[in-house]
Amino acid sequence: MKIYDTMSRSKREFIPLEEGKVKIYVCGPTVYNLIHIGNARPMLVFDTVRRYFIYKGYDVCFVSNFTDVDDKIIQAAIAEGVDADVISTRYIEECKKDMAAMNVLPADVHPLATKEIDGMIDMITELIQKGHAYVAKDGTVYFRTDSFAEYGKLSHKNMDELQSGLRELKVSGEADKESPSDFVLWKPKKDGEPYWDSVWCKGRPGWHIECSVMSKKYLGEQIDIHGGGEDLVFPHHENEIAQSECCSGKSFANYWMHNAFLNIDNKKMSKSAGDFFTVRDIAGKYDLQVLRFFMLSAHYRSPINFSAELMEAAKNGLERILTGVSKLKDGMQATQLAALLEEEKAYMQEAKALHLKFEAAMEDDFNTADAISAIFELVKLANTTGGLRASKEYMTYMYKLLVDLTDILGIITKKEEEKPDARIEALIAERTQAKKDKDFGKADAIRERLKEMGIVLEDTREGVKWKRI
RNA sequence: GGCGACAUAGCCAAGUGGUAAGGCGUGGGUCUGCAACACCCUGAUGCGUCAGUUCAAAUCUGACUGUCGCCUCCA
Repeated sequence: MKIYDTMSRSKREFIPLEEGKVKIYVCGPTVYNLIHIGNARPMLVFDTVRRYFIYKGYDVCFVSNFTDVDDKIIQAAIAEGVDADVISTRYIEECKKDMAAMNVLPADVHPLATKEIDGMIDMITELIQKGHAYVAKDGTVYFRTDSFAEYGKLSHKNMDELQSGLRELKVSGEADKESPSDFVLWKPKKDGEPYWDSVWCKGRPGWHIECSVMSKKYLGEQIDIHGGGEDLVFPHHENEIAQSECCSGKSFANYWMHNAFLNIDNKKMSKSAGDFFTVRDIAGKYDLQVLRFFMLSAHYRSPINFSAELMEAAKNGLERILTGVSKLKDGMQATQLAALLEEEKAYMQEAKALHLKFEAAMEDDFNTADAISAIFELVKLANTTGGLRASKEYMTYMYKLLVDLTDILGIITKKEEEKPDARIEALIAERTQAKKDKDFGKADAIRERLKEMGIVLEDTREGVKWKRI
């Protein structure tokens, strides 16, 4: 399996730290509002990465935090006149609902920054002791970037150039910093803000320290994969490396994975531009499986553009897969042929080749777009070779294969059994009778009526089928 | 200014040296009372432009054009 590593800027063969195990840490959202569709991309990407590792038989430990103390949360709390934890608790719950609706597996651990303050104080203390951090007059603790010779190795930044670029910041504030690139580990509280006691001052942690601490606590000093959006490369992940490696003296993460952005009108989504969608907005119009399928239809390192047209295309494409799997399921239950037919052996070979294509795509830095193409080809194969004249063994094989592969992508194809609805069944029976009587006007009227109820009918050889839209 | 990414049919999108996957959409057809589903057919003599390397380039090299991102909170 090859993974593109931001640090080395190349695809590298994946070798776990410990045989058969994978430790993954993904930076989670700051919970000051409902998550937006941009937040959803890393969630879906890394959930799929995780699912593939599980499929491969790895013992995966997946940790993703919620940042629940932050300026934006405090602002939202002030605006609503409530405590910050009211805001963060609320949006963590909402975020979990969205994740569940996108079929994102809950992390093995979802640590909260506010519950890990002791660990942060310990790490900051250690950094100060080792000369990697210092306390300013007002009690702010800064990381001393000059003390870490490798600072900039992830983002490939030249520190001298960075210095000149940051000159303006130096003038505008934080005058106590030794160097403009030094960053905050601990800062004093302001009135009305949540705070914790420390030997430096009453205050709260900087943003970067939490991930170093939580990663260390739940996964150890060294992890296999650290992931997040590409905007986190600098400074967030660069700073995490500085903090963690200065403490442990060991390499922090072996592979740095970063997803590209989800854009609107080919530009980064921004509130000010007015083009801003929450996952909840999309859920009002589509099953979030569609959003998931849409996101995975492009490679995770490519920017992806969001639009209504593309969502429609994704919806239709996903529908084709779902319909195909559904036909297989019906077929394998209805067919009278048990044993595999001679020609089906060849079809199964084709299916196996497509299974290998799927795996090869995923092995190559999680090329989900290519993997999906293998699924479409499997659906086509099933549609052309399945049906009442195919054997139960063949269709069961195809069904299981498609369910397994789509499950790796987190796409649910096993449709839940609809509860029998007497009213709908009665209308369908009435329409069937009308059709028998050649009263097509009445039959169509009933079909139209059901459509208004959100029920779409399909006349098949095995009888009338219906589904909700 | 520094660093980086991308440019493939109407749209989306794989392919990174051997002669263009897949999907959506369009048009035609088969099936069907009609519709839907499904199936068949339909699509780039060409992969931003111009040079170069090579027996061979969408794929490598250079230049150019265009788009976007990071360098500040940001998924």
